[in-house]
Amino acid sequence: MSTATVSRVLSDPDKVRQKTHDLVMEAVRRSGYIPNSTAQKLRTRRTMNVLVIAPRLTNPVFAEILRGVDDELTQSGYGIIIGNLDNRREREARYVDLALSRQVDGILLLTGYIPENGARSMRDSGLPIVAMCAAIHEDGIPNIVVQDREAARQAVEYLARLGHRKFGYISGTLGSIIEVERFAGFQEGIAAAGFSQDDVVRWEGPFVFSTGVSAAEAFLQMKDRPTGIFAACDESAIGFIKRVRAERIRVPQDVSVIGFDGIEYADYTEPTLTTFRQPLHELGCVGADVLLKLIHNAMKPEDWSIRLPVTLLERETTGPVLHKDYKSLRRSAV
Amino acid sequence: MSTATVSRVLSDPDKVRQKTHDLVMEAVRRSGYIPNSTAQKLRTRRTMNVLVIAPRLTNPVFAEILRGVDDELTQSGYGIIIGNLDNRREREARYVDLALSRQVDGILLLTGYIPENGARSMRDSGLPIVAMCAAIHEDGIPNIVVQDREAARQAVEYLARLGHRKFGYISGTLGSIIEVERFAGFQEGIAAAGFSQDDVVRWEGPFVFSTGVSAAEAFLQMKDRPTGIFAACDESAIGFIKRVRAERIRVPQDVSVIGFDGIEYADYTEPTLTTFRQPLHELGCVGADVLLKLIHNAMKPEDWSIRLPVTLLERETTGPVLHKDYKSLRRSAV
DNA sequence: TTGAAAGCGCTAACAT
DNA sequence: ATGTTAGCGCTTTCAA
Repeated sequence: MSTATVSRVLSDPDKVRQKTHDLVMEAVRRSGYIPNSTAQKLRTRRTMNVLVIAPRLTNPVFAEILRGVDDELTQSGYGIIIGNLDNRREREARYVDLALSRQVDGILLLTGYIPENGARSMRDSGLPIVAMCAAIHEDGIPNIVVQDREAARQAVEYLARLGHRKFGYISGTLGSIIEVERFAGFQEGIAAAGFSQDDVVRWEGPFVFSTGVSAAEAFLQMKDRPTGIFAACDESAIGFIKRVRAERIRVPQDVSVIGFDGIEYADYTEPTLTTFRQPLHELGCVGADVLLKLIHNAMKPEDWSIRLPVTLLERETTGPVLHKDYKSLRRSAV
Repeated sequence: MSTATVSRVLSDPDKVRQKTHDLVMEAVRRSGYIPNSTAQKLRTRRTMNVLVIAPRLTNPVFAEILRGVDDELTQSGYGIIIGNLDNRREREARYVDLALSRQVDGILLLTGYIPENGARSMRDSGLPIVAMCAAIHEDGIPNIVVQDREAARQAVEYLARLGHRKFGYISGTLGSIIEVERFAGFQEGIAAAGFSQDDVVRWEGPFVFSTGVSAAEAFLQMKDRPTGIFAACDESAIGFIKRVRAERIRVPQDVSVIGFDGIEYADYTEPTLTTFRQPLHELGCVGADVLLKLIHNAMKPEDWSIRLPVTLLERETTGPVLHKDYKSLRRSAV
């Protein structure tokens, strides 16, 4: 019995006689033989691993996307090598090298940009790349994202319909494509509802709780405060609400807040957070699926870029404006 | 110039002449050569990868530990292959095979048990294993855990000192070693403070928000309710508080709650959660460090098992008991 | 249907 | 200090 026959039995059982097959399988079972995957990788030039680069792991948004990715990849026998940047760009270098040294068959990027190491970029690896969550506008890179812009626009519409006339925007990480999209949508909404830049306040900071806290502190200093706030992520919305309520500002009576993401916490805040739910698990599945197709050259052009819808969850942090001058007159939501 | 020389320049520069070194490096730079890591792995029999098995990724506790692991491993040039069980034990099999086929040099287990695939266990791989977060009592497996039992015991003491006389315990995942330890500590505390099983109520469920919600619903049905609650994790503490407050139960005036973990979100609840902060990042670093030592046979016996301390964060969900009969008489905390 | 043999790209022992 | 050579364990022609 040659090693070649064993190999055939294990990889393509139809190529051998039934009897040989049984003999080999019995021996395999008894000896507990498991092929050395490194040797397989070297020989076949496929690693059966995918690299996933995430800006941060402690953000539940990424964790949830990763679940989807994992479900899809595991099903196809692929493994995940996780590249956690932990919000530090200097960590990219290591993963660029990892791609360049062909330790993976494909790359999923949650970053919104292509990681680089000095002069070399992940693109130089020639490996298939799919951008998820945050778009990368380059040839040959499919984007699997949600309708950030549309949702942000819808947030303003929703607040305007509730009677709000002055708006606040709590940003995400500056320069991030997601932030850019959401702010653009917010501005479109402002314009569409007939408001101007005078009716808008913007507070900046990364996608974390404390950004909402700082925004709240700036908010509290204002004399003529906005009453409708859109936060580019749930965490900063939660930070904002927590901070203003500590100063006896009522939500939503004094200020309405809409978040973005639909993380699980957002359903356990007081009041529960009105927000847009992203289909995070699906995002992960679809992204992984597209990458696998790319790896197997089975990509249909119409699948290239996908924009998944988000859902507005109307909960307790938004409500009609109570005008100060006529406190008794509560405008009904149109 | 032979391939062997190039190999030496790249792996052990001191073994070649300075001039040769420079020549090779120049050529490497110009050609953009990067060694094929799979071939290196096959030849050296080291994969430079570590497998981390986590019960679930969306739990911020695991995400935080993973950060520590990542920091430590990255520094030593090791990569992480993530094995997310997503709370489904049938997913273990794949990772057992991965270990058996030697795709990694070592294994970090956050599970509290050794994953199995039918008759075969990860131990059969012969790879070094370190248990983190949840202990595994087997020869040759170092445990890096926190003082679960001591903390739970301390929680009861703390509540008793505040005047509480009837206690509630919200469990974690049944059968989990962490849950067992925390409940044991809780019971020790009850006994040490001179209380009996009649003074204790226990509600069961996994380590998730909704366990706290169900516990709250059972709590609300009771006539003689406990006033001091210890939850085996922050998420269920938060779920509990959210649910009882919806029924106008005041925290901490009517019921005090202590959590466990110290997740970031626990600082953004209303009121902010009293809880034990686990040194999660450190747990990850230490666990990874011990594993690396095991891999390099550099383990000193005294480092084998480590129990890190937790810190009680006294925040707003705990307070002195207000006895119903003498509502005006507020006992001071001793 | 099976076996023999080449070779994936690298490193390490040995030879020079 | 460098080159030659023999594998690491597998898969895949090619030949039988």
